[in-house]
Amino acid sequence: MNATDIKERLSDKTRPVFAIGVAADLVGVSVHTLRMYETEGLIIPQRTKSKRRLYSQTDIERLQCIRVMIEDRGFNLAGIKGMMSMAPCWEIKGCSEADRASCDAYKSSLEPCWMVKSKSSVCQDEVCSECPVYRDVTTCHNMKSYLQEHWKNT
Amino acid sequence: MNATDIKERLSDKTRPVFAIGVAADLVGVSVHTLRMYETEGLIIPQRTKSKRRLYSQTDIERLQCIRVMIEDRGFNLAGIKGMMSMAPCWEIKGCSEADRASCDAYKSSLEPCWMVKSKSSVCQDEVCSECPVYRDVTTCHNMKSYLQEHWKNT
DNA sequence: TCTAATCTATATTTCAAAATATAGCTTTGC
DNA sequence: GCAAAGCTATATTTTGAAATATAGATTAGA
Repeated sequence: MNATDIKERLSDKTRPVFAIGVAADLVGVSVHTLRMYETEGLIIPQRTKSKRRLYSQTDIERLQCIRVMIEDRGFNLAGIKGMMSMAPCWEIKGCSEADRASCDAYKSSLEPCWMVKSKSSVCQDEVCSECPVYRDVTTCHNMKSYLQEHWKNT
Repeated sequence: MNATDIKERLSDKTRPVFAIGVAADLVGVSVHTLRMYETEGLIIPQRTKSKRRLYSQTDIERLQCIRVMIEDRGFNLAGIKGMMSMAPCWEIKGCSEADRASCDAYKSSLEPCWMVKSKSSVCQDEVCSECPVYRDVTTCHNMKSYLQEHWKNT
């Protein structure tokens, strides 16, 4: 691996590099809190072979966004989860009518799509943590501005 | 007023008829709780000349929806408010680019548009409690299904 | 090798949002 | 006329979500 490769790796914000302890420090919460956010479906850290969590730079940013929602705006975890469940996945993924009809994520608003088991073939084999629905639509200001941007283009 | 008129009035679900005590009984909460929801911006009851609150049938349904969010889904008031702030008012009202540029409700996602002071001329003299943004987009299942319905038609 | 960090799972504690209560005043309606 | 209900405003209490702690096992890395 040459110097250019290394530079590229370092600048890849989606590369999982932080152990949970480091991530907790960066975000300013306890490791338990990070595990709780994961249980609630707010964040999907990568895992090592031995099931240890690894967080990327974008994960850290997502977590900071979650903290803003909690500390500045007074949301609880259920509210953040509910907000995330509003992401217009069917539009982002371009689901057909048939796709929608066979997708629990489309039909229910109780969970973000990445927590839903029975999905259409569109997402069946997708790695949710790499999906734009999960990636691009967070909760700080992004969700509303996403709707605004998207509607401009329809 | 004839029998037909009376029938019509009784079937008008938007007519404010319930005093706060009655509304509280119907919804199963205290009068103070209803006042709190109003302070938080979740509900806009009509007022009599002497500033007493009056709730309509649709208000009661809105409040029941709020209770579902709290009891069944674990939201707090900030979360419900945040959810309501996601309503795509600019689309519902058909705001132009200029309208959007001059509207704090479009630019911020911290409050539902009906709580925002400085709005574009589109909403300037509107009675928010009669506006479809407030009326049609509640929080139970409506918000997501609204987005789904709306996108179908664009 | 061996300690520190991580894992899952569960139990306990904390603290602030939500509910309740109080006060002083006004309005409604019997 | 007057009791009941409503109003605003503030203070106090409650309660469950979120954080902390504990236990027992595994893994990473010096």
